[in-house]
Amino acid sequence: METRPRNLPADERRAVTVESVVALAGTRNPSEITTAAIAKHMNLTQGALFRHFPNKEAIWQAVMEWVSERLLSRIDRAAKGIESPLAAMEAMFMSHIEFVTGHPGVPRMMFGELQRAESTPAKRVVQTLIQRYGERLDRLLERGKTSGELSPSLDNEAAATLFIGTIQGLVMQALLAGDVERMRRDAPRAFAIYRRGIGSTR
Amino acid sequence: METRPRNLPADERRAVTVESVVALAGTRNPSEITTAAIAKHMNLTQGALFRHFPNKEAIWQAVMEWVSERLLSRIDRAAKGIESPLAAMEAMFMSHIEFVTGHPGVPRMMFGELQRAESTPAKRVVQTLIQRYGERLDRLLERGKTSGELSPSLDNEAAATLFIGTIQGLVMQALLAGDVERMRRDAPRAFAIYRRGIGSTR
DNA sequence: TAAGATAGTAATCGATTACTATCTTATGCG
DNA sequence: CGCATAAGATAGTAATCGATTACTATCTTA
Repeated sequence: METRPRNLPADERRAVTVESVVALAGTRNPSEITTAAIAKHMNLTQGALFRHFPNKEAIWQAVMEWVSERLLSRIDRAAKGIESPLAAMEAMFMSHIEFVTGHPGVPRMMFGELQRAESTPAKRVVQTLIQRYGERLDRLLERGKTSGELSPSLDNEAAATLFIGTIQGLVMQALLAGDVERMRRDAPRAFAIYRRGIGSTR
Repeated sequence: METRPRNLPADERRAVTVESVVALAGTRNPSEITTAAIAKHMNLTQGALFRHFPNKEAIWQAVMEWVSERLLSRIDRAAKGIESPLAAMEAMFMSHIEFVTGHPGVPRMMFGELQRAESTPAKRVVQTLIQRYGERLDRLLERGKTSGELSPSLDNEAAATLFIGTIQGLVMQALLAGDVERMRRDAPRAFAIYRRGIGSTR
């Protein structure tokens, strides 16, 4: 919550807007986040938002771009320098969970965006994010096969789907229980089963 | 889509309403399903809906109860009479996917309901559904341990989360691609990895 | 320090929402 | 057949939504 309502440069104001939306999504249904609510959270009038964004859809697009950049750079940083592909995947998994724990509104927004029927700009951003995520997983899975850590007959596409699905499942259970911290506890346990499912028979 | 706008008994009209909502959720975002859209789909005026439901929330509750009954009875039927716990779980998995394929609006509605912050009646129905689902899985997992099909050190809670999460992941990928049929193709491949993750080492 | 550019305010717009009051018609039962 | 009543149509309501407007405050810079 901002306090002083001073004038900000346009790009800073846009950044504050995005952060406000992310924060609001943590406590309420994204479809219920109105421009008035965003403005109030920023100590700004509702109309002023449209000085920086042409319409509400553009706000959502900016938010999803923010999420994409932060999430991808975070999992890249987590996997960086780790020799073992399986260990790298585990590091990605955990850092993803950490990211979501720190920003509980993010999965809410992504689920909300993905279930739109129309192809909005924001939805396309999310689609690109998941595609890039999948590419990173595919590379790791391939490396794991050649290194012998993973089962050589592994179905990469299914394994990538399951990786992301596992995270989604954890998030859903957390949303159900209204307890984000639960994810931190359950994540290693869920990944252990996943790891067993894709690993080579020892 | 109904054609003749004849008068229906109240309970039949309620049933038609529920089916209309399920159908509409297959093509649009649940939060965008207005009472006007529901009425139009039924060839009815908007106000007439409130002869049969006290408010919109009651419609959602009725829809989620419909989903709960149909889904639970379907997975129960699928698992019935199957001796092997693992095979029973696979049958549950596939019948769940079949259910979702036949009613693509269902996961959309459930995601939409679960991410609400407030505890609406409809959300509580979904919570009960997932709880019952989890109990069924837990029983099967226990049976699998004693029968030797499953790893005796298996983490039941994590395994149940992963089971549901796997389905959610498949649904999400399908929503992304806008292709529900894809689930049928990917489901056996995803379950194969899951099965390997929970099965006993042979 | 004058002047243009940028950022924000307050009021209001038309459209849409869930919901309701009143009138009309269909249906089933004695 | 007659008629009570359940079901639906019509025509509203108040509230809220995103977006736009005319105007003002603040910042930057020549």
